[in-house]
Amino acid sequence: MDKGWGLTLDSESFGFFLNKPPAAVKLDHHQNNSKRSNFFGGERMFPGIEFPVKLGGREDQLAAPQPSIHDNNNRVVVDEVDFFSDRKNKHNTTTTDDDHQDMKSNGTISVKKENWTGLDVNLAQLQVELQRMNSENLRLKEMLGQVTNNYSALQMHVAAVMQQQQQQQQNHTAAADQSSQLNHDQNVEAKSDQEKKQGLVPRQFLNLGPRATAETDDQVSNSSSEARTRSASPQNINEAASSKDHHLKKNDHPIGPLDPENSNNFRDGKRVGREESPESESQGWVPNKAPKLNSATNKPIDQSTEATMRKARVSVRARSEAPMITDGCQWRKYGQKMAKGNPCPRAYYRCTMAVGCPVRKQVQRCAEDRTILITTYEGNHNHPLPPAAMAMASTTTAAASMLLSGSMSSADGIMNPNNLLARAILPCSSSVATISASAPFPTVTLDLTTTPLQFQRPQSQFQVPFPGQQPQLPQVFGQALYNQSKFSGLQLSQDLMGSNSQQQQQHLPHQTQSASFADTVSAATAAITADPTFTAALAAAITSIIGGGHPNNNNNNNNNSASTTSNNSNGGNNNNSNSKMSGFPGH
DNA sequence: CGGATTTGACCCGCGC
DNA sequence: GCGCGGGTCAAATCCG
Repeated sequence: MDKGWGLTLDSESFGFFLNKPPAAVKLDHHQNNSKRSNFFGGERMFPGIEFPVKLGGREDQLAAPQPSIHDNNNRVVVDEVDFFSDRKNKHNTTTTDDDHQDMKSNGTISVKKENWTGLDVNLAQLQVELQRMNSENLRLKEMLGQVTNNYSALQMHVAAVMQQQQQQQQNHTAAADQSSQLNHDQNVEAKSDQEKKQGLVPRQFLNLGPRATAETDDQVSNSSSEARTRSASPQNINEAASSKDHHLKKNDHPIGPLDPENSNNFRDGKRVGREESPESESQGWVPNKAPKLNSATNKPIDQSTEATMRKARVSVRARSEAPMITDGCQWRKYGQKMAKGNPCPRAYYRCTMAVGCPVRKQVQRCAEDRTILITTYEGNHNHPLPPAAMAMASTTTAAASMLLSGSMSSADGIMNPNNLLARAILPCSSSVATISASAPFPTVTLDLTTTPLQFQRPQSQFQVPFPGQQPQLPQVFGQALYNQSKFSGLQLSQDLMGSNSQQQQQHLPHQTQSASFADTVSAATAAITADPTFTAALAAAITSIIGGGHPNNNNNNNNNSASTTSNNSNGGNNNNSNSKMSGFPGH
């Protein structure tokens, strides 16, 4: 497990979760059985929650007429049961509640008197207990991460619904304004266009695929002009899906087998891979060097769209001691370079959660403050993501989508709160969203450090402090995001809210709702996961969620506790010692 | 031994 | 045209 989470739950933290002080466990020391359950009796342990614990003694020892010891709140006081059963057996005495404390305090002594060798056993048991506690600690860490995402998801779900309604109202209003400007001669045709647009407006958000983007290409022109010239990839989506990165034969790695027809893309017998688009989705990675590819089949619209999507980036700045922030995805490092102006090397990763996933990211420490980790995401996943991975993943999708939605066509568009990705960020975060218009690639920067204004390079960027407690979220979706949401969004809801959520999901306006939800969750979680101050809120979340009776423990895919490969991006030596594809701890 | 990482080389776009 | 810098490749190496 890496340290990516930044939210650590060390042994001291147990007190937070425990109803009882750990010391109570020691009361069963006299039992030299090996069957003792762990500290939490295999059940989740959270404040105010009762569990069918099997702490302490063996069941056979407790078998006899169970004293069914309960405290005043009807909770089973297991350790006491243990102790007294033992004592009962030995002394055949009955006790009263008033005696309990006294007996507990004397229990150890009495055992010592009876059996000195038991001390050794006791010591060993304590060690075993300690080990168990450690393992439980790890488990709780995983749960913590899981709950983090679930909490944010739930929180965002509400906001997403609100935003959905608002967006629909805006769409209707805009449509009405446009229709009023049409003259009567064009009225009929205009109306059809209008209907088209009304249909398209949401489509911009619902589907970032070539079609939707093609229809809005004129809006995108500003932001994608460069992209159009540089990477006029002729590939259409289907071709892109079939074309593969041939060079990866060895590892089977994200990119599938080579398309023989693209073999002519070799330059000097190599270098084909980068010119082939591995993506199977409409918005995946389109290599920079695409222009050389067969140009006959594709429309320029798709080219610009692809290029734009490809170039859209989301940069996340977060303080982290960990070599890489945890985003729930599996990453494989494919390169490292020294970047100009930064003594810390920049590491390049690509997503390996699915074959051909075009998503890549760069990790680099900030030159000015090396505690700040800068992670730049690019591309959109072409596969379902677990909730844990949705944070960054769909944030990048949102960024790319925002560009395609036309919001990048002007500074106004960028600053327009209605289009701003910034709105996706949770109010609880100290984040600042920055959109760089002059960078080679349109980049949205989310600053999750505690000092919002300390960042940014000397670019002409627009800083947008998040307005506070407005739970509004961007309406930017992609097909990939939709795919994600179909998977993880629903899963989240189910996990979080049980059957109710399932019902709700069924009634949602499919894509819009789920995409909104997913996007919402993503951006929010992106902010949350890097915000150390979220711990307190998370504690409350754990209490509320778990206490609500829906412990979400059965979805291993949600577990993002150690989901990233590590990257010693500031070390120069790059001994990625602790990584090894830990995205989904397959336990 | 298979998969991940390392790292030097290569390619490309861009600015001069 | 050349050099620079970013990005990627892929053989070598490491590691479990």
